[in-house]
Amino acid sequence: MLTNRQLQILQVIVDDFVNSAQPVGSRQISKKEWITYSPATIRNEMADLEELGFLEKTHTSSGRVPSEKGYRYYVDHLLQPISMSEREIGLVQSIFKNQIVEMEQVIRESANILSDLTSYTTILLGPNVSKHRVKRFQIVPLTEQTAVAIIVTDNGHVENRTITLPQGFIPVDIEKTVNILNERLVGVSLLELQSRLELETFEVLRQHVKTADSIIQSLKNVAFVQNEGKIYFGGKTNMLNQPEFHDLNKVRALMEMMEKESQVISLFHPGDRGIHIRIGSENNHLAMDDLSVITATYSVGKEQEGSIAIIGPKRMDYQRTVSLLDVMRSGLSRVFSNKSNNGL
Amino acid sequence: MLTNRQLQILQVIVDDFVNSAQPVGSRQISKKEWITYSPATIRNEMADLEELGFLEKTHTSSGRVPSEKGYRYYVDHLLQPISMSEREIGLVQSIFKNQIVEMEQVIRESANILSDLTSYTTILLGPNVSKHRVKRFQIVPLTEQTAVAIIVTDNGHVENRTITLPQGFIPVDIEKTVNILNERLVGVSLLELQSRLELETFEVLRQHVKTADSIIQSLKNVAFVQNEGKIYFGGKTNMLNQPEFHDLNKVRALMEMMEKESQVISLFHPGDRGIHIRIGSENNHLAMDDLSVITATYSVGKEQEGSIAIIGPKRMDYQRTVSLLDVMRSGLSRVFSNKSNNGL
DNA sequence: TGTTAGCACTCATTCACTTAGAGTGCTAAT
DNA sequence: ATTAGCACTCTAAGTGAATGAGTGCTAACA
Repeated sequence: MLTNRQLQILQVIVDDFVNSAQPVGSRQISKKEWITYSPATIRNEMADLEELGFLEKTHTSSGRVPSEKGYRYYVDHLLQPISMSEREIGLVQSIFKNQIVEMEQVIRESANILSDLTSYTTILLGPNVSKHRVKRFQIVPLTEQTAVAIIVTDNGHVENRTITLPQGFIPVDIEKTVNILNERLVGVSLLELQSRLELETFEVLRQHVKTADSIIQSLKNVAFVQNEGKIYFGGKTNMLNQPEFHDLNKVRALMEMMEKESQVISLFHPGDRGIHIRIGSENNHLAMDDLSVITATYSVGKEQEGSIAIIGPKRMDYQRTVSLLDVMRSGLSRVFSNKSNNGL
Repeated sequence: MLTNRQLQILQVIVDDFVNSAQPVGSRQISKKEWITYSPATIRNEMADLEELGFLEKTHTSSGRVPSEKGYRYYVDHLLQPISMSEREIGLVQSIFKNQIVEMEQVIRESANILSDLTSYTTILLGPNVSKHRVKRFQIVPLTEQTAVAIIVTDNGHVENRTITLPQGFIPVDIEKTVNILNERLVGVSLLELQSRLELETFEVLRQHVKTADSIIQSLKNVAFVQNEGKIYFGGKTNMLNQPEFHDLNKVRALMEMMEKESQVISLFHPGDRGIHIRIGSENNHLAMDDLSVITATYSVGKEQEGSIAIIGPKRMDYQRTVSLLDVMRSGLSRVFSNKSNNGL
């Protein structure tokens, strides 16, 4: 519904504003060599674009700035995949070269590289732990009354918790308990673990171990692992360099948001696959009104997956960031899915 | 060497400035009911105090502000222990009431309560892991080539790492290895672990297990745990509410510092016992020039200890903060040292 | 009919200037 | 030894004019 010329002008305005963070005026646009119209013509088109809701003015006599609708149109219709420089691709892939791939380390480094390359803030969500499958239970007694319960998953993730042992719970009981757990529950995903414990295993435990009742509660606690993967940040302070963050209140709002796990998680949307862009208020979070979030998912093995988010100002370089995120996402998927046969 | 009157005036200035964050003038001082001198007299004294280096002016006709030397004198000579309100003591001790004391949880909560009560930023250092003693080794194979190596310590801490298994390393070998490790190294502190591994255990391993050589490197890695305890923050964004942090550059400097583990650690000084105050540049860190740090140590069991730091503006309420820190420090020590017999 | 030149108008920004107020240092009186 | 008095300094807040970037509209033009 937009004319070609309007598209062209919208694109120039977004591109320009992304670079300069300054409202874009008609004269400025007409100076671009590939723009053949006079400022007056452009002004007319801009007035129309504003009426249609794609542009905004900061005050009556300022240049134009893209509105959220403008950005949305831009990312939906005008975004072209660009090829990244050799250097950048090299940098991203350097993480994957290392032979011994400790998952946590790779993820941590990914977050840092992404934030370095974009100068935005990166959040990486490790694969959802609840889909890991139990590989081994272990209970290590510390004293008469306490022990550490450990669950090792097929991904090499180790979940552990200190538990209280019931009175008169002797080493033999521990051994029996561990055996029963390992016989019955290896291969079960952490998600199902709690119900499986409750439904079948506790009954068996009661039959074989005295004072089983009392240890049940403890085991339930261990099985209750948090649903989402661990959160890793990169470039938390990068945003302070963006001109839109000269306002201390915004800084505070953002920082406080990043401290709260649940709010960070809510930036990711469970159904999402592939790359998604959420602009400003589309994030449904007051602190994010001036920010955009680009999310992507990467896969770990067959069933599990993790997420990446890059948080930048609304006028972020969508094109470049999307490309970068795509390289990273496929890199991570490749590395974790190849290795996942090997248990990583 | 300071006269009584000078002491009195210095104290009023510090106390006033701590509250108001505004330079303190002579008139303001003379209005205090317990001050019997006229503004002019006070001006003379202030001029002397300035000459001696205890006070500063922000500009020629401003009131006075304590200099670093002034603060130092204040904390060294004028600090009186104050009694805290019932409510506050109650709040602090509420953390310790819970019967099942998961160390990590207690520490995390302590950091939050301290930062809530002070509205400064709190850093809690968990007990130095290197003094934990090995309770149990475990190796859980994931695939043909990989396994998870686990060390459980007497404190209930679990250290784990994914390792690569040498070709042809069969389950029996794992069992043998684990047995040897458990026979020889239980009770050894993590600090000594590496050298003990190297000096004795590897030799024994070589005798009993084929292809032991190749697994040695992996085990070394596991034994290399980071020296310092884990770091927990409370109220990271509290500092943004302090008027001295209206300057974005300071905010950035501080935030960046807190992101770097080594720099955070360097705020603590290994020799310190009890409570220490470091004012502004005494911290030897550019980002901390306008901040003061109060540190305290708490003990865990007989040998281990952790640290607490509270970071506030130089004009922080030293008196109150020190008292609070003291309550917290003794609370933590009590809770962790009683329970440490039980392995917590 | 689409495009453009011209022009009046708006608004943010900057700078110089003023004023009010808080505070000092010094001197002379108590 | 203390204090009242006063000239002086400096900041903060406000005012007003000049500047410049940018717009909207109208009328002329191709």
